[in-house]
Amino acid sequence: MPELPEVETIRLTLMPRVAGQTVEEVVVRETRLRQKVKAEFGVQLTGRRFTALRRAGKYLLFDLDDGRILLVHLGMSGCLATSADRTDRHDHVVFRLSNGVIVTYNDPRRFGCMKIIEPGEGELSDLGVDPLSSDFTPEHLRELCRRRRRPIKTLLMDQALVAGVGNIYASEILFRAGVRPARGAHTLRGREIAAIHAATEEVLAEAIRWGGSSISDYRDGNGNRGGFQDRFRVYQRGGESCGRCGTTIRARPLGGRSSFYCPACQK
DNA sequence: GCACATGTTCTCGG
DNA sequence: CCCGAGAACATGTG
Repeated sequence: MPELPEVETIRLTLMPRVAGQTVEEVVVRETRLRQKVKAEFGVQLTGRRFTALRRAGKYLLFDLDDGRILLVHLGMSGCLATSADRTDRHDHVVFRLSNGVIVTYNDPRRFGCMKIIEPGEGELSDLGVDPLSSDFTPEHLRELCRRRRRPIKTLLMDQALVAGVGNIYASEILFRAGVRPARGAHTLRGREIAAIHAATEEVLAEAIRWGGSSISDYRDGNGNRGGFQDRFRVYQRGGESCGRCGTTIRARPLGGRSSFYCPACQK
């Protein structure tokens, strides 16, 4: 479910209910996530206060009052939400906070992970530029494209280069920019890179305004669906006609993932 | 049964 | 070193 807009939407909807709250109880019902949840996980968190909720790429960062960070990655099917009363078999971790709010981590495929890190430690230092940050400039993107022969779509999805873009938004961004997914990054002209840069900011911002994309079971921090899935221009629309020019949208695999583009609108 | 799924990480090989 | 292909992870949907 989660690319940058979904993670950001969860952050925005969860923030008012968790910021400043103390963790009163943690129940770990399933430790077998992508990385095993450590036995002392609950003990380390209990009694700690969440001072802030931030995002880096596709990671959620709960800042703790002892300086450490609760790091959450939602993998492919993870949800983090204030929960209803009923429990699901895929509710793996449950937090009870000092304001009475219950936050549940649910993840059927268990590709996500949840761990406590020291500041500056671990996977966060391997992340590329966050496309919502001021460091993401056309010049930065041009530098990333220099001498890289790989397709621009896989470059955009490489978390070590640009942190937060996944398979849905890479296709949507490149449609808006008018660039084919398979174009070699080093072949892009300055105006094309500028268009991709602008489209990245625009598509991600618009998707956040719509509350993310719910193509199967993504929900925000309050359990509500997103709305951007109804505004896809190419993603999952292979065989349909392009809304801009009428040409049939193509679907073809790239880097092991399905990609979608309009052969007329995108060069 | 088969294909496919919003992600990451590994191996193997060119 | 760069990069692609393919597999693996676990579960669900069509």
